[in-house]
Amino acid sequence: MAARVLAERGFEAARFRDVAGVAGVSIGLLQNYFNTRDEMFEEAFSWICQRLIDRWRGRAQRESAPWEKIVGLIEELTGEADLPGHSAAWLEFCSSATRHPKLRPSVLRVYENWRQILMEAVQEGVASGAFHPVLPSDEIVDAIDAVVDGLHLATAVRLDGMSPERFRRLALHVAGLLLATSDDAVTVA
Amino acid sequence: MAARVLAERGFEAARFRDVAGVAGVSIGLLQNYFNTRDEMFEEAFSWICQRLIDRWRGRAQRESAPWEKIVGLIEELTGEADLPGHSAAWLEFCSSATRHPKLRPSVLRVYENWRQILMEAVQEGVASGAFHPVLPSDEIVDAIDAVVDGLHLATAVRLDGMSPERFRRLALHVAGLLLATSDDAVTVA
Amino acid sequence: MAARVLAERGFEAARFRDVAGVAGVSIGLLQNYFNTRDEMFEEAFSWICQRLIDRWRGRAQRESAPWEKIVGLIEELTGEADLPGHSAAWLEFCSSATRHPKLRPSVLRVYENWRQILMEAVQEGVASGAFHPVLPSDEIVDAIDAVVDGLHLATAVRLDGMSPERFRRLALHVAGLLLATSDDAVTVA
Amino acid sequence: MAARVLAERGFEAARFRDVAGVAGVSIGLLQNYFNTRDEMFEEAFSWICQRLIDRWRGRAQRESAPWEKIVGLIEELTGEADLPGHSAAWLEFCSSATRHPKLRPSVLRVYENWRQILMEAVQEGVASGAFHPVLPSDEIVDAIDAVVDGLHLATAVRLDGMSPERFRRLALHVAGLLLATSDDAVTVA
DNA sequence: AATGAATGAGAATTCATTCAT
DNA sequence: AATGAATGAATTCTCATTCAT
Repeated sequence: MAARVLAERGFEAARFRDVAGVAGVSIGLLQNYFNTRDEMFEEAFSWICQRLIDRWRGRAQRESAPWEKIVGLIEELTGEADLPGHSAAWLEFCSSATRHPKLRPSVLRVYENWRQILMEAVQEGVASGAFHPVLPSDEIVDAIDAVVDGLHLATAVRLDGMSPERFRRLALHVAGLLLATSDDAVTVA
Repeated sequence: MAARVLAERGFEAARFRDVAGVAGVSIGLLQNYFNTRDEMFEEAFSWICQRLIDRWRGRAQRESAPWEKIVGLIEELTGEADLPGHSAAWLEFCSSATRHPKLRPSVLRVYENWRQILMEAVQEGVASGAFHPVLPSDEIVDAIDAVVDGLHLATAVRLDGMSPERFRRLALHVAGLLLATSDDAVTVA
Repeated sequence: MAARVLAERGFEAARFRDVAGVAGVSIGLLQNYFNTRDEMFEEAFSWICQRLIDRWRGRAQRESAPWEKIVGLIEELTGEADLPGHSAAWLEFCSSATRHPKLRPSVLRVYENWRQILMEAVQEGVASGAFHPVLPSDEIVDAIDAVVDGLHLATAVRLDGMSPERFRRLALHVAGLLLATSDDAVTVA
Repeated sequence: MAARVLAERGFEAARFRDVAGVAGVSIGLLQNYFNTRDEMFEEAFSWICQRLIDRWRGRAQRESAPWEKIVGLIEELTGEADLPGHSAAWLEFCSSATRHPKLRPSVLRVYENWRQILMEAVQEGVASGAFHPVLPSDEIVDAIDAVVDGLHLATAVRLDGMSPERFRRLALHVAGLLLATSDDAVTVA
């Protein structure tokens, strides 16, 4: 699968040959489907991004209460089997999108959706009185988003002491502070 | 300068030719200094990382009070002339370090130093009674670190609405929450 | 053919370009078959060596009497259309094998087979009473082998006066002395 | 010393850098003495060849009787500390001379001198009645020469069982047969 | 639909060589 | 006399891409 190779080798280094090897088909065949190398990896890129979105959407729908939605999303992230690999792939994606205009829309779409899901939870919580944030909702979302991405980064480079468990705890702690949830909620998290 | 090309094109895509072009010398000359392409970019990588460290160290020393130290560091970051470019480069570095074992030590060294500087400020503030954090210091540091890295990431992909100003405000707000500084301090920030 | 270039230019100096030129194909094509330059010439090397072996085996089988077998082999060698070129190639092969461990097995295989063919003839002749050597058979074989190789060397450097005819006469004379064949046989040779 | 590098790496593969490294000087210095790479190794080549000649001349003069002269020469050869290396170098020299016209005169001069020394011994022996060869002297010389070169070749490729001792024995045996020396002489050898 | 032969562009790398000091 | 900076030519090698089957 092109997606797998993309995540493992990065956009620049991924080659037709790798995908052909992994998929057990000839290079020529890949070129019948996707005309050029770039097209192929751009599609794979886009496909992966869409899958991420779908996963979060699904998870968010399964939770009802606002804070549980947030907890659920974080757990969805940190529950990933190979978290360091996943983090590295996300990192690589953002990095590639920086340099390849074609890839940027996909990454932005991921961001957009992720923040929208978060935004819904935040606004719901504020409306229900569960959250009492100081900042406006969009900044809350940005801040939660930032801390999650930053923890991904720390995980990707395998920073000493970083673990899925610590990832989860820190992300939820910061989210709790930003949203000023009741102490209980934070402690439970 | 190899460093400039490295930051602009990324580790995988950076070529001898680029550096030779920018520096106005022949490719052969570069190969007299650095034996191989990889060696060259590894050195450039390491050099850039060290410069980052030196800059922060310098800035931290110029501030005396703990909270001012933190504010100073954030301003040092966000005051960067080309912040998106800088953020993208840091992103690219972490991403590269993920796949190239040779690069990892340099990135880890940056992390280590950055966190040590932050840690000193935090511990100082706790000792002086300026900060009243809930979490242990190392987790505070990790969390501040994460939010800063995450904002770098958002800046790198040029997320809609992100700006150096917003970067600064959000980073300081989260730091303030984590450290439970007096409301004044947070507001001032 | 890679083999031709190899014989003409020597292992060190033979280049992809040469082979591509002679074969009338692109360099890239050669690199599809043989992954690296070295691999290509190692294969060509091995192929040539095997061909030598096959030729001698074939010739030896066509002769029945021991002395005729030896004469036949020498004639097979000296009958070569371009003897100096052939000698130079063999010289180059041995020389290359000295420095490139990968090539050594091929050369040793040639030696082994050549000596085995010779050995059979010698032992047959001893058994039938045609030969009365002073030395043990393996030394006889070594000595005949040496004189043949030495004449190859003289031929390769185009020593003044050396010719296929002289090669043949001297080789057979020494072989006759070593095997103490009847004077007739030697004279006939 | 250029000569050492030449013997070790061969004419094609020998580089300025190697010599500079061994001699502990800069590449530039070598180029002040010898203008070009080829010139340098051609000179080294020639120098080595001359040294070989001088050595044999010296040895031949120290022996008086014809057969002892021949024995002395063979022992001079086989007494070489690193015989395989020496043989490989000689092989390489002949091989190089085959392809590089500039080198050929040096090699031919070695041959010429070696054969002349041998020729003197043979003619002396014939005159004194010590030798009774069947072949004319020049063929005797050629044949002895060939067997010695052939044994060099076998030594260079490190043929199984080949040793300086065996080299010496076989060379002297064949020489004895060709010259039809008294049995005593041969046995003594 | 699928394969593999064949090509050519782009990059790294190795070296001899030139030149200023 | 000696060095090292700097260059350019020649080569290998990696890939995407094209094409015939």
